[in-house]
Amino acid sequence: MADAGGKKEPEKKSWADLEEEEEAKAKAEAAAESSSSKTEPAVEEQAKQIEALSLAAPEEEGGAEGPPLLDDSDDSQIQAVTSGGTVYESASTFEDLKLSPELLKGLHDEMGFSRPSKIQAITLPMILTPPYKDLVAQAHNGSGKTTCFVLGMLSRVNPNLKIPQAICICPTRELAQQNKAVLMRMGKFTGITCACAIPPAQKDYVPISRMPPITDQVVIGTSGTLIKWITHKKLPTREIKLLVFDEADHMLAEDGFRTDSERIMRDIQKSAGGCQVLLFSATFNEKVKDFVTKVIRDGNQIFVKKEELTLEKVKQYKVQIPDETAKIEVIRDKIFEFGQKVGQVIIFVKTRQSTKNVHNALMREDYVCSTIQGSLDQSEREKIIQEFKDGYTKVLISTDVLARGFDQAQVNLVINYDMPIKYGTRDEPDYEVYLHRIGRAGRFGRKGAVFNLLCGETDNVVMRKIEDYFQHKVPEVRNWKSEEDFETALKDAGLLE
DNA sequence: TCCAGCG
Repeated sequence: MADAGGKKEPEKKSWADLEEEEEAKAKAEAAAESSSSKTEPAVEEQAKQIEALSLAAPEEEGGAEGPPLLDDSDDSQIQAVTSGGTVYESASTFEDLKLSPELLKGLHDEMGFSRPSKIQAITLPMILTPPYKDLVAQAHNGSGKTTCFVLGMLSRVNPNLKIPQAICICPTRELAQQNKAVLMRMGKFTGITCACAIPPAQKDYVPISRMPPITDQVVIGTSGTLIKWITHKKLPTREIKLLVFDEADHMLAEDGFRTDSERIMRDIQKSAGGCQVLLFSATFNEKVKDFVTKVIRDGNQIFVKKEELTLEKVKQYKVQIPDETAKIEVIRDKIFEFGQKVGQVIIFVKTRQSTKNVHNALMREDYVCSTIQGSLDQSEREKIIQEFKDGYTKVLISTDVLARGFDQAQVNLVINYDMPIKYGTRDEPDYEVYLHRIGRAGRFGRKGAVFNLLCGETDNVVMRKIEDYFQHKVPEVRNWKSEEDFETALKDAGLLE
């Protein structure tokens, strides 16, 4: 599945076969520990590091102490493995990437980007340099992953060809729409068009047979609709040269979208003979990473240590709450009072039903907030997102439908009304979901705060495990009834005065 | 006991 653009065509393996293959001896050809100022990339240093990373060739395969890391004073560590003999030079400017003038204009004038962020500087040359190798890239929440693959899609498709050439698969409709919006802005001057493959609102429904074939160069969507379009020959895949998985760990997880993802891979494999695959996420747990590195064996890899993954600018807190009704009280008296003053708030709950329960409890108190979850009609989902993005609503109650990728700069407060638990377990945290949820605050290095509402011993067990996993002690708000305690916490987080 | 994703 690698090497769509390469001349050599090694063993043709289907995506599905790879899963069953025995342990890949992933040879760490190089690795680097590189600097990270999350907002300002130390690009010159990266240039050297990328070079070193392609030259160094340790023989052992991630042995006892793992691949060697380059020396760096900064606190963040990124581990990169390059494949084959390609030497990549980190891009200190967008101009270095030989992008079209139209695309550069979009980046500078429309997006207001002056230079690549760190993850962009490293991955963009890997994405854009032939032979086009697969890439799995992990980077912090809010670090600019979307730009990486959107830029990749925009620069690899031919605007004069009226047929899909790049597909991006997302776990939720909101994310697909958001990514499309970014692509349209960035590609404003390129003439490239994009279709969003998500189910229509009730009122817009037309039978698939009456739908015209897609002629846009890029298609971004959710797995079900993409499969439907492909199956009904409305989305030709023979010219697809780039396949992007956003939130890739979830798209490839067994209890996520793996089956759908494999299906789409196979369809493209059959008609286009494979293509370049890009996998992006802030999280890759060991199990998924293991699967992914077997699949993307011949590609480039960038991973971040889990201890380095929590955002420093986002302060996490835990609050002991005596019972469920007290949770409502906390939200009413503390979160509403302070929260909406400092910005926007997302309250995460476990089930669709609990979004309604929490909403009703707060409605009775005459507080305005809105609710989103997957069983709402598409038009309702869009309306609620729009109102929130416009800043019309300040507080949004949500299931994990918004846990990943949702990008709203004004969100600087996240409430875990329910702690994220792995499905089928009682007290096993879903570490990835936790990290994604808190990443909704503090977009692009902004300040933010998270309150974990803990009720009972199980919640505390879960919280402790999360602290251990990320090696990060979460301070406690002493008294849930104390206005001062919350005020202090928000001040410490830099959100108040 | 899910959360997403498919009429």
